Amino acid sequence: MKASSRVRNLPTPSVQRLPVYLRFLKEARRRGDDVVSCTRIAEEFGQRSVQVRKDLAITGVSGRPKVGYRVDELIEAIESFLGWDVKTTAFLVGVGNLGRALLNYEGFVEHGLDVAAAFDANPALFGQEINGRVVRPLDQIASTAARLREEGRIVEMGIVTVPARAAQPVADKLVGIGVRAIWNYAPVRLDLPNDVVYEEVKLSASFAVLTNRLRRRDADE
Amino acid sequence: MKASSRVRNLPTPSVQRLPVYLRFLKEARRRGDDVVSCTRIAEEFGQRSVQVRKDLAITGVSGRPKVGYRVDELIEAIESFLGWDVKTTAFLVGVGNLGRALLNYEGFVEHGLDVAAAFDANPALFGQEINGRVVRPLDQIASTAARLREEGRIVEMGIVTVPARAAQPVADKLVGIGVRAIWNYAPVRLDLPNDVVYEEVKLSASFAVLTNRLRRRDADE
DNA sequence: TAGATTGTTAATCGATTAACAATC
DNA sequence: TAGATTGTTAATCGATTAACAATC
Repeated sequence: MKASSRVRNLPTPSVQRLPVYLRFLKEARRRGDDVVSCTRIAEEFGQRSVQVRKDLAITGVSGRPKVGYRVDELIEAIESFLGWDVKTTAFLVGVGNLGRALLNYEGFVEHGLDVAAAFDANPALFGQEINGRVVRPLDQIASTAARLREEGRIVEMGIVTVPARAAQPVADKLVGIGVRAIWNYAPVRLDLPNDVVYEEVKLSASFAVLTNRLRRRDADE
Repeated sequence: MKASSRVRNLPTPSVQRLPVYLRFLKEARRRGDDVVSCTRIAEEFGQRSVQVRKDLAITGVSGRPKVGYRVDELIEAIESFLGWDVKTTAFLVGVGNLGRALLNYEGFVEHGLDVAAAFDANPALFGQEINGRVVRPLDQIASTAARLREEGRIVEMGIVTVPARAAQPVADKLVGIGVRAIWNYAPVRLDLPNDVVYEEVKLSASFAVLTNRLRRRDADE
């Protein structure tokens, strides 16, 4: 159990369920609840309580038998585990409808996400302001990052909301300014250095599951 | 092996990967390729060829040893398996930025999705046209569905892009007009009858995985 | 105390991968 | 034919669930 380089193997499904619990816990806090049991959480989401307990365990919190978990402690533990308690500065590239939707979504603030600037290739959009952010030309990515760096703000994440064709070159540019994470909404797999963490939002995967089930249900009748 | 009610247990991860292959296969067809091997597909996406073979097998196609799979046959098999070869008529509710993004996304046509109408609660949007669809008041869901039904168009799917609070009542309305599938973008789990298929797009799950990995990487250095 | 709840070990289930025979 | 590739069975891996002891 080395001090630093110990890479625990975290079950991805557990990490993915944490935001759901977090949302519920914040509601509970608003209602004034002090403690909550995993039985209660499980019930809310139609899961087994063991699963909730295992999921929560990865954050390091512990509850008290017979009592449950302290709501505020749990919220803090999940936020810290997910890195949502610290600000993450990001650039968003691609100000189409999807990019615009993300820029306008206020919920990300709760997750520590700070989209510092937005970029696009279309000159018609340059200078346009969206939710407080001015759209800049693509080729100002590096200079804007440099300017922010002088203010002590490091751009750690790139959000890619351009069409499939443009995604790889855009990602390369973002990697060029030193981002350490890419969140990709374009329907292509991006080739990135190993030390850049990568997540892809696969809308068509979700749609595929939905339509496949719908058609199989049809066939069953 | 009963004729109809045989519910095969399909691995969801396999279903989710099919759209990725489909996209690649369509590119291959555009290039004029006649056949493709799963070795080639696996290489493209950094997977094992066995996995690709297993994934393709669920669609029912078979390839030929030494040769590979016929590209057009494979495309047809995947599309049919996913139900993307038939038109699915849908209503979209919630014309915020996200709803707008989906209405403007042309790619869905390739998946057989036909968004027949869009609805919102905000009167300021009524009558506004988005990519050929007029925004209607929420309370016209039932009457619009009835009108379409007279034309022989059955609304089978509801796409929910309203804020979390509004999602459940909207879903209930959609279920009320007889949709058999709900595609939910709101960050809440919807309670639905068992015979309605349900898929949720969990952006925060994806974001959670990304930021958690980013922070753990930081900690490792 | 009795009962509810946590934390953990063992069993089960499902998906991925390895191994290999069949085949064009 | 030899080599590449498919299709399938068996082994492995990882996540979920069951079982139960510990505890407030």
